[in-house]
Parts: sequence; C-alpha cells; structure tokens
Amino acid sequence: MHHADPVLDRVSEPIPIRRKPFTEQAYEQIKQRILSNALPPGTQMLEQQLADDLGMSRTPVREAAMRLAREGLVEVRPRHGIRVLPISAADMREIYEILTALESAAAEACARRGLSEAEIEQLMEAVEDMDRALAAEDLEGWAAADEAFHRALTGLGRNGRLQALVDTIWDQAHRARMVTLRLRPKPKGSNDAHRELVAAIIARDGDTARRLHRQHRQESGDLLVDILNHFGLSQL
Amino acid sequence: MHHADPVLDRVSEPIPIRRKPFTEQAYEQIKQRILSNALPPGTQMLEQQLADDLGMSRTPVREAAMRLAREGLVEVRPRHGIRVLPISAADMREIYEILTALESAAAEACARRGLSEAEIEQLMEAVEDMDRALAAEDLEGWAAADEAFHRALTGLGRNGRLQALVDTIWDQAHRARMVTLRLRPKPKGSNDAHRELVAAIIARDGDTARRLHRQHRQESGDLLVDILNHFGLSQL
DNA sequence: AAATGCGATAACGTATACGTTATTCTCCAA
DNA sequence: TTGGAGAATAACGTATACGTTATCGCATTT
Repeated sequence: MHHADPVLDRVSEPIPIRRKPFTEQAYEQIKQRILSNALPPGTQMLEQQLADDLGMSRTPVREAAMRLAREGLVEVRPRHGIRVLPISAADMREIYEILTALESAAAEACARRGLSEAEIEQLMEAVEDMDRALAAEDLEGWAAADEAFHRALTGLGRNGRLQALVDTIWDQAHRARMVTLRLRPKPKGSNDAHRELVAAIIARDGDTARRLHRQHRQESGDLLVDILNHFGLSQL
Repeated sequence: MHHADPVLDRVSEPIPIRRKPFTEQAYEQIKQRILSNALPPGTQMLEQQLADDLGMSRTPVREAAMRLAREGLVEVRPRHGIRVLPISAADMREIYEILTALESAAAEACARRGLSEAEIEQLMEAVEDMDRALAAEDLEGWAAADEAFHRALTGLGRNGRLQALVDTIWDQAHRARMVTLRLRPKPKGSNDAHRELVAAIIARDGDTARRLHRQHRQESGDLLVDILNHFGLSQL
C-alpha cells in the first residue's frame, strides 16, 4: 500500500484512473457474451472479426481467447476460428464431480476454523434470498441466490486457489444450469440442505459439514445430469 | 481423426512433422527451468531477456508468461519483469487441501467404476517402484514413483478436467516436495497407504477408497506443512 | 544530508507487418 | 457428374514497430 493522501484516497481510487487493459476487456466481454448466450455454443468467429467487433487489434483478442480456451469456454482451432464450446451431460458430470469435491472441502474448512457472526450472516442471507425467490417463483432470482451462497461458502474457506478453481469451473456450468432451471422440480430441498450445512458450520462440525455438502452437491449434480439426458440435451 | 495412410501413420505422425509452436516451447522451457530450480524463486527477468535467451521474439514469451502466471508459478509485474514465485507453508496448505479433495474424488471414481486388470497393474507397479526405491534409499526415485502413482490414479478417474487441475496444482508444489524430501522421515507409511487404497479400489468400495485417500493426503499435507514451518522454510 | 521534482530511459501494451500454410475454389479430366 | 490437382486466398503464428508511462537518476532546495 502506498497511500500518499488518505483524504483523496477516500474520494476515488488514488487518482490515476487507469484504463483496464484491452486484454482484460476482451476477456470479460467475450466471456460475458458466452455466458449470456449472446454467443451460443457452436458459434465460430475469427480473431480479426472479434478484434474489429471490440475495436482493438488481434493481439489482445488472441490473449483473451487463449485464456478462455484454457478455462474451457472456447476452443481455438487454427484457421477455423474461435469456437464457443457446447456443454454435454458428460461435461456436467465432470464439473459436478469437481465442484462436489472442492466445495465440500471449503465447507469443512469453514466449520473447522469457525465463522464470525457476520460471516454466518452472509450465508444465511443467501439462504433467505433463496427462500424468498422460491416463494415468488422467481427462478432466476433463486439461481442468483444459490450462486451467492456457493460463492460465499468457497470465499469463507480461506483458500484463494480453491476459490479461483471453483469460480472457473462454475462458469463452465453456467449455461447448463440456466437451461435446466425450468426443467427441474422446484429446488425446495436445496434450501433445506443449505440450512443444514450452515447449522453444521455453526456447530463447528467439520466432518458433518463436509458430508452434508458432499451429498447435496452429488445429488444436485446427478439430478442435473439426469435432466440433460432425459431431455436429450446432450449439447448446450 | 484423418488417417490418410495407416501404414505411414505407424512410422511417424501422418507426415507433416509440424514444429511445436514457439509459445508452447517457451512455456515448457520456462516451466522446466522453474521446476528444476534453474530459475529459483525470486528470480526476475524481463520479457526481452527471456526472448533473447530462448531465441524468439517477445510475443510467444509473453503468452507463456501469462499462462505460467495463471498457473501460479510466476508473477508478472509490469516494468519489473516476470518473477518466479516462492512457495510458502500457507501455499502448501492451500495446495494440499485441493489435492486432498480432488484426488480422493478420483480414488472414489476409480473404485466405483471398477478398474481392469491392466489398470490395477499400473497402480501396483508404481507402488512396487516406491518399495524398491525406498529399500535402495533412492529418495528421488521414490518421489518419481509416488508421482507416477498419483498421476495414474487421477488419470484412471476418467475426469479430464479434474486431471488437468491436479496436474497444475501438483506442479506448484513440486519444488517444496523436493526440498522436504530429505527433511522428512522415511515415507514408509505412504507405501502402505497406497496399497490399502488399491485394495479398496479392487474391492470397488468407493466410500472406503475416498476416505482412505483423503486421510492419507491430509496427513502427508500436514506433515509437509509442519516440516516447512519447523525448518523455517517459509519461502521456497 | 535528506527530500522533492524533473527529465531521461526503457519496459510494457498494443498495433501492425509479414511469411507460412491450411483451406478453398477453380478448372480439367475421367 | 464427380473427383482431383493446383493456384488463390486468407488466417494464423511470430516478429517488429511504436506510443505510453512507470521507474530511476540527478540536480536543486531545505
């Protein structure tokens, strides 16, 4: 930290309002378009097209594309362009297996170290949002609250690497979750499961927290995969 | 697959012996130098220096550096160069927490799907190599065999994403493992633990496989962190 | 002597240029 | 009509160029 002027600091970040690097902008914009389905799976575009579209040169676009490729959102096929990858039921199986393992480790970590009142409150608020959304039949709202819960949980686990991995993996599954949102039974049980987990965390019972969350994640993963298979949604 | 001539194919890949892209070469070489400690933690170098060193331009070096940065091996600080990151005991805690979660999921997956004779053999060979190395006091050999076991285990779990994540994380811990190799008690128990795990996999007992491996990984992680702290090796 | 400001330097971010090579299109032959 | 060879095209990998801006040294001041 290099606080030259604590008074000014409070007004706006130090002063130098540095523009976000183009590479970063390209990454965020392309990713946003993919997650929002503005660029649906299967879409192909050339580096130059994207560059023109984003008003920059190929260089930052290339860097963003390579990053997105490593994160599993696109595939770069030389001379064929950048292709938005579809998500299959098999992919979802892989993703949920990983999510199950990592999130339950985070749940255990939370329970073992013990959370403060304020931290518990973060989790409880998300659960309450889920309740409200469910009562109002607001599925998008429910999904957002669910995501908030999981994000809070991994954040509170105090393992930056784990959190980063979960964030990346979670993004990969985003579209599939959105699609299945209306095809699945109302996620009533999910809210209860989250409440039980919070109870275990409050009780500082690491083993129970891990077990509960593992089971919950595994079940919701299995459900999702079943739905995808049942509706023949092998490619999203 | 586009096999034009199955006869020639057997001799060498199709025919066009395509040179590995510079970006890839740069990535591999820099990574290799870091893992082998030719570039010890704390080392700083400029993009141009590396480029000259590797006989290429800045472009591929930059791409490789960005990738290594995301994988946690280096840090890029604009105007200060690319810095090889040290590994702390806290980092190792994070790393082992993740490895524990992911590898035990892989162990469970192996047990549930059931491995073929040949696949079991892969694991057993690694265990036997560990025994031989241990008997010969060949610690490097033991570490290599241990790595082979874990790599086989995650490979057999049939989850490409999980395997990729574990590979990356494993690399981050490489130097620390090498350093602690001589500071830790002889890893006799480790071999036994691996044998027990294989037995559970053969018995197709997923829960036991997961539990056994989780405990094993957690213990070896704790041991490692303790050693680092005890010897004051807070930065590797 | 320490601190501050200013100018020189150079590293980086981005754009552009260029050679290589995969793809595609055309044209001809079977 | 279809298949194939060869040329035309263009997309990519890499190199280079260039402007911006952070850092460092030096001089000046207190």
